Amino acid sequence: MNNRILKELNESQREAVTYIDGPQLVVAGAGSGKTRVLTYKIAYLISHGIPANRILALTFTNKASDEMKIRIDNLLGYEASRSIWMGTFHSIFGRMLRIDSERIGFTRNFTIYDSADSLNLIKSIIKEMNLNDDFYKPKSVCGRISAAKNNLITAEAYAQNNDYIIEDTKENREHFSTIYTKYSQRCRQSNVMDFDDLLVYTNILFKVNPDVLDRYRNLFSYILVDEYQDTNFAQYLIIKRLSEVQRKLCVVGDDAQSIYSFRGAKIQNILNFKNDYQDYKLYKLEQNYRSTQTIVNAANSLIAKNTQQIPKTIFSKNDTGTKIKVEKAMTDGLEGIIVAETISRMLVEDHFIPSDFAILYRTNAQSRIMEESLRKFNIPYRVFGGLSFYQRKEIKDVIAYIRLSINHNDIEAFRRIVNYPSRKIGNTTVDKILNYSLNTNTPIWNLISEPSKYNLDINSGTTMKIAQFAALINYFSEKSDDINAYDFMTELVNKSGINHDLFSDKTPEGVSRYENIQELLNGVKNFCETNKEQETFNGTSIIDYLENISILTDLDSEEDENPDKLSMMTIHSAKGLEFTNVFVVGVEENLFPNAMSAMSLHELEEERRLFYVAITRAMKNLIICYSVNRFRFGNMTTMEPSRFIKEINSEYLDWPLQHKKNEIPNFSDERKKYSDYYQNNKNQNKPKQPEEVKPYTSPRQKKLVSIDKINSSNNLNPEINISDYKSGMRIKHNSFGEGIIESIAEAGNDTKATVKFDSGETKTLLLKFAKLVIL
DNA sequence: CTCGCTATTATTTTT
DNA sequence: TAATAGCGAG
Repeated sequence: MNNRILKELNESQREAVTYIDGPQLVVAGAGSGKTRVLTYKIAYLISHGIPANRILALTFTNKASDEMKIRIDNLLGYEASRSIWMGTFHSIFGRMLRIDSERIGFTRNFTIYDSADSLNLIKSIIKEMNLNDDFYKPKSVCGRISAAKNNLITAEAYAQNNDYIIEDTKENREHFSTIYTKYSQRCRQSNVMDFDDLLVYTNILFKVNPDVLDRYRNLFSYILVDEYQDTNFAQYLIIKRLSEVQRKLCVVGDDAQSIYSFRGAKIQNILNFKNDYQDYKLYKLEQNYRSTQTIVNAANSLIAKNTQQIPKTIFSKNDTGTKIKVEKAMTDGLEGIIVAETISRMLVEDHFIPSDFAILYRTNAQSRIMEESLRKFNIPYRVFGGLSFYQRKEIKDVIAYIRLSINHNDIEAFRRIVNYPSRKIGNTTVDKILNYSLNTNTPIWNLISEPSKYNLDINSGTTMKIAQFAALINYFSEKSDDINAYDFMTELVNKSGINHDLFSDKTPEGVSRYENIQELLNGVKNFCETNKEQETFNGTSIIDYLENISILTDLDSEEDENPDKLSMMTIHSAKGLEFTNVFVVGVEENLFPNAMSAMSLHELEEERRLFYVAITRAMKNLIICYSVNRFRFGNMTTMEPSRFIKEINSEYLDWPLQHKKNEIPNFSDERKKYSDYYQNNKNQNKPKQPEEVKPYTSPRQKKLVSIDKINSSNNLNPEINISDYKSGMRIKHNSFGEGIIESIAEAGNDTKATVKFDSGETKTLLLKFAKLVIL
């Protein structure tokens, strides 16, 4: 087996895989088969007698760890990856913390605050301290706390450090330390950790309890870390502690792809590896298998502008390939059209399929314009990131119920659901409870479970409602041990009234919320079924489920759906992925590099690395787009092409307009080419497509798919315009069947039609949502 | 307590 | 523009 495995590697990959005797740093250039090395190495370790459950493999994202699991299973056979300790830092250490939570003053059922919860808590602390929020912007306070935690500076340590105090006083935020302290205390009182705490408390756990540290040190015979360049100090120290005795550690990374310093990642961790492990072995993977020579060389010429680097020469032996195309658009809308049009053409002429394409952008907000134009061209797509499934209101509400049922003192969860669905318990009441709890140091659960015992100054009717709410939560929490997660959730959505509340909301938004809940339920069902079969450490209770999802940010729920879709995402989330054809859009000064980053060299270099990551995602064709005008904060802003484009050696670029310097914005070229669109954008008329471009229909999927049911503020009906509907028309509705339009209530985008359906029912429908087909 | 209106304000990346 | 905070009326 070894031979077969090793044959599939090139020489430097093989060397990296087979060295397993001591600390090892693998510098892996973009596209050089990094994941391959990691997975083959794990397979190699297992085939050399190291038990899977004594391997710790840490990744940065869930996507990466899922991907690795699949690849390992493919190499070694079904479910070989199951008992490996593989996952993100946060999920693995979250698991460890739960086992020994009592040792550091938490109970086993602590819950996890997501970033929104953290922010809310900070907001309320600032408010209650009566601080001027010009100096104390919740977001920056939050960021500063996070930065402190990433460097393992606890609130106590912060308060005792004179330098910080002096600095804060200078910066007019002398109360920061107090906020941080209060924040930490509140989390502790609520038996809650935030994301950063998972790393901080792991370190504390290990420091205060050497026996626990020893246990894991002995357990793990081999430790692997992916994306080492993105680890922060807290993560670095955990790894160091765990690997100190056995010294069997392999870290893999690429300093040129370090793009998370805003989150505390220290590029120095990879640069200084040699200091901690002087007997380390260095391996470099320099051959890029992914991209054409043009793309690799272009990327090299760009990254050469950065100063801090591990010297290496990335090369490709693939075809030279075509030059990188740089496209200029006059407006952001037209940029979208150019992209969609180019993709359409490539689909038809070059026989690509939608999943060969990716559109990458700097900020999530840019996705919308792209979506609009893709819809016009009928190109199926999927947006990654952005508002993830678990961040949707309705999902967070349900999860808050679970959290409060498991951890009665989870204040943010309490705040979220105490009055949802409406129980007539308003802000005034909630504030009274929370203040009382703060002033008297009484856990909130005591107050809400027996409100009449305390002097809360709340009228008797409301007091009763609070007690009822507590009884409901109590009911859930008693159930939580007895029944599995799916039964629990079913009971939860019904008894809490969530199901009823959403079901009675027949607006498209309400319907989609209801559907999301159903989807969540399906996910739970799935969870129970797989864990039942597997009998691993995961049980099927709701507590197990909550632990499983607390750290998830994305849900791949579309397995059964058409997988042949174009991908859209930020460059950050594209890291580690590859696509045949890549469009990088909005490559403009102030956007990319972002305005906030252009100030410091440090951040500018990080932006450049980010652009490097973007470029190196492409296998065959790379198209870079920028727009001369862009809609920002409600008005058109003039933009300039990013300096990064000019930093690419021009021999690799196909950039026809670059010579016309100081060019006065001249719409004539684009107008000729895209006159239809230009006019339509101005007049808000029905868009037409350029004649030469035929809308693409996927071979597998002929009908138009409604791609984004959720994002309902847009026109979901690209083919038909609202003004096309007239009374008397015969139409067909997806679920109500055929009928005749009786009347139209004109209201622009909100125009409604009253339809008499053949079933006898008469309904009034918002045309932008109803997707009525004219017969 | 709830709803809906107006005013304001802020725009980066994510476990 | 879009999201949210604050305010006033019921």
